[in-house]
Amino acid sequence: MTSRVRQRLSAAERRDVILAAAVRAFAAEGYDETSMDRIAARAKVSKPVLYDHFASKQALFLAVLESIRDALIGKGQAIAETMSDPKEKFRRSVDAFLQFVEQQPDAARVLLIVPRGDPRTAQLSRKVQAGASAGIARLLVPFMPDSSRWRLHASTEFLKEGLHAIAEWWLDNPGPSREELVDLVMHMVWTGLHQQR
Amino acid sequence: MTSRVRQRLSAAERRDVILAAAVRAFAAEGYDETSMDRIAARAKVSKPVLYDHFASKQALFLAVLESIRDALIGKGQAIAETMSDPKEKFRRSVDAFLQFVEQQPDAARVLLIVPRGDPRTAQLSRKVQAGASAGIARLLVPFMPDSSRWRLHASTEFLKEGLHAIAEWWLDNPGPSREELVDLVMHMVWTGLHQQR
DNA sequence: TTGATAACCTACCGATGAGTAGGTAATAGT
DNA sequence: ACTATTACCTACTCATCGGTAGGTTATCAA
Repeated sequence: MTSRVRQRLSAAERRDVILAAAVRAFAAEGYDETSMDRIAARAKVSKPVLYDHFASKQALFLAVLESIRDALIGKGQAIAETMSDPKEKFRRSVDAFLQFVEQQPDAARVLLIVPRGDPRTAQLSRKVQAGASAGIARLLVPFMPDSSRWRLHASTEFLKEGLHAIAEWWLDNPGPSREELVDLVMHMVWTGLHQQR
Repeated sequence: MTSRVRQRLSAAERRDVILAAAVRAFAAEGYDETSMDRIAARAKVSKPVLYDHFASKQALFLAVLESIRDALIGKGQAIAETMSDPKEKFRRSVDAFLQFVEQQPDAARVLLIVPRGDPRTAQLSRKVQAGASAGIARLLVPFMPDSSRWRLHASTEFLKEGLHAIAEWWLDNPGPSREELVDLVMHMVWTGLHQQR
């Protein structure tokens, strides 16, 4: 039987606590700057407990990244399947991304992190980013049907990092509403600067 | 008198050698990932020599950043003073930035680096980035005369990071010419996606 | 109640990196 | 030639961090 006050969590519960702590820590400090000691402190356990659940810092980050990525591609696919008008699909995708930023700011920050120190982790993160790029490129293709390959790639990078910048800016300046931001992005990307105001 | 073969450089010469090595090292590895030992090795001196010329790693990075920034703002001001048409001024600025990337790729990579580890260095880098943002915002103002303050800021961040992404992409994919890239950027930013092709 | 399992801990290891102590020897002015 | 300067070096210190060894005790099944 369980004693009156539970003193130890089950493995699954502890794992979730650690994952949540890791998301917050990575979001606040970045990958390389977050030490396992700090994650352990946030999760209120000692360091070896982390290693009971995750083989390495890299594996822990992988688990965090994967949970975030899965949440995002779920959203993306729903939109891809429902909408047909390319412009509207584009707008809805921007909106979905900002909705994600709004609802899970820590997860969003982790997604925007670019680890540079550990090469394997950097590669891992690039892989997730590449998935995002592919998604954006698919959104973009209808608008540049017979552009050369490099034009599509360069435009995709431009858009992706531009959106990332908007997201980061929003996280630090939460004034405007999501709708206002979506309108701004659509005006910049769709209409362009040529039209005064 | 100097002996037949100079065996030791003067302080100024050595300083320049170190600075050049530091630019290459920071460009290749980033700030946090570049050790003073590696910079010393690239400059073919031992580590304490670095500290004869620069008080700390941070001070060395500062010197590198400042030289780069000065080179850039020189270019920027020349354009600001010569051109008057806002659109043409915009185009010329994009071209100047890409010219900088083309001519000094290592310096450009250092400029695009965002150090996250050392807080003082991160702040320093942000200050330089803020200067770039201010310049971009000035270019943008004529096109959004009575937009709210936050719209200008968000658009500036979007553009700045978009351009950074284009630059990084170009450094890794040097296929297209500078003119082609400028045209692409102008088409995206000025015309927008609404116009097919 | 008792034994097995496993959640959890303290205290360490080895590597790496910023920065320094304390010297040696090439150079420049006299 | 003699001396002061200084460019330059080897060999450290100290802190941090990823990861581990080895033990302790709560929990659960029998």
